[in-house]
Amino acid sequence: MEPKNYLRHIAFDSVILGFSGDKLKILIMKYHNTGLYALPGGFVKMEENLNDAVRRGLKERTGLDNIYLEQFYTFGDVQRYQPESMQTILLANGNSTEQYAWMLERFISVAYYALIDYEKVVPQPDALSDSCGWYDIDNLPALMQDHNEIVNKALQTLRDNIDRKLVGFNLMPLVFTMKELQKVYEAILGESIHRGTFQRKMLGLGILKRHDKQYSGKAHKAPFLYSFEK
Amino acid sequence: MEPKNYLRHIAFDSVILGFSGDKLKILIMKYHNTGLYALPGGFVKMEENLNDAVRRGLKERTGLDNIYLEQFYTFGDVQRYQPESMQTILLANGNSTEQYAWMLERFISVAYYALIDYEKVVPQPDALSDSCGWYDIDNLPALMQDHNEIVNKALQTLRDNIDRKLVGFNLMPLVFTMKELQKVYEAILGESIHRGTFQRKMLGLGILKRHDKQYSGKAHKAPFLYSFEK
DNA sequence: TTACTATTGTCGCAATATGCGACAATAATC
DNA sequence: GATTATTGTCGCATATTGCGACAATAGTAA
Repeated sequence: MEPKNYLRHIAFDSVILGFSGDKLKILIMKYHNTGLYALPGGFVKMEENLNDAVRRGLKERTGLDNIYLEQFYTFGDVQRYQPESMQTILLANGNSTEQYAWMLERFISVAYYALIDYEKVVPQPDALSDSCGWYDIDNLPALMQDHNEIVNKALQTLRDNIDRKLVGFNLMPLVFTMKELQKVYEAILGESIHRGTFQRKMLGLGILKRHDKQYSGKAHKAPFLYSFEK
Repeated sequence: MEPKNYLRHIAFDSVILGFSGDKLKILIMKYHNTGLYALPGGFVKMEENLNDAVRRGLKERTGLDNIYLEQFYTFGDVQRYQPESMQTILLANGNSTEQYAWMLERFISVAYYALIDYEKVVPQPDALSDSCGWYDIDNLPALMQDHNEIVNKALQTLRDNIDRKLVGFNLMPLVFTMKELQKVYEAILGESIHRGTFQRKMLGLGILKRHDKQYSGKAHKAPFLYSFEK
């Protein structure tokens, strides 16, 4: 975290979404001894591509690796600048605010979102944070700075893009039932979808491969399992 | 242009689109005595919102004021960093590279696009530039740094958003014929549209107000004039 | 075995949207 | 009054979408 290694005034924040049960979850970090909640974020090194910085920083802070990230907006209002919270974090971790004065300056933040398979991930908090966990998207704590606004904009962008980008691809396990896929779409869109219509549309896309049936032991017809083609 | 007044490492670039005849035009600046072409861009002041900086900077550099700007991507690759071209510009304008050393550092650039009424605008070049003029979108000169890539991404985003955002609103004069509106859509999408289908769709949106006919003096039926509601 | 339940795969129909050609209306000219 | 170019609109064929219905089926209960 040497000051000279990072570009001043530039940060990134990431909205990491996963799916569990019927709900969208989001990855939130909590800082040691501060009660402050925040999106996983970080800084850009002097000789590092912005997109690479996000991948690196996210791995350092959460242990997440090799995920699909989509840039969606850059937040640059002056009101973002709240050195108090950053100072609180630094002090709570025993860092002198002199050495890290650059972190107390105003930042413009490039925001990314990602969709990952909730089951496959055990996020690991880094040294600055005492937890790194999943929260219900509709039951978030108050987050630092403008992070709640960033989350809302990420969700809006995701909904707008759901038909154009292959949303489920990253969020789903290797194989899944049509009903599971539908629940993901419903969670993202925040509305229910007619079962027949959804099935017809998904099959019509030609991107699903049908496998054997999944016998759940329940007293009803067993659903097929699917995976994404290629 | 005092160094201390601006955030280091952060810039913006703008893709200003207008329409003339059958073609999309884009506003390009040419720097004095350098042969360098570039998008109108600028920097962000210490105590200034990013979006405000873009409006201010665009006015300073081109004379354009009060236009609809949409942020679409932030470019942060290391290869963007080409201090040679910036140095060329500074020297050609008689500035010492020492005083402006901060401008030779690496920049991350937040890009915006805008649609404006070509007829209503007479762009004015600023002190650094000897021209500020319209170029055909499909016949651009080679631009500085990654500015050609920025233009392409702006066009792609514009096409993706053409049905969701009220594209024509800013690009059209106060009143216009259906054929004129169609030409704008065709220029943006880069493909021709069936006349009847387009008319039906536009009228179906319920956002056009029909006025008197426009008599051109030509030997055929006169078209209605329209304006956008509200 | 047989009835029953919950869920799945699929279909049909209505409503809506889209691509494309055709036809009548019309402003100016010959 | 005929001709020409262009416009407003419509009809039809073809997708797309919302919604209900029906048969199939895996297990449970009688």
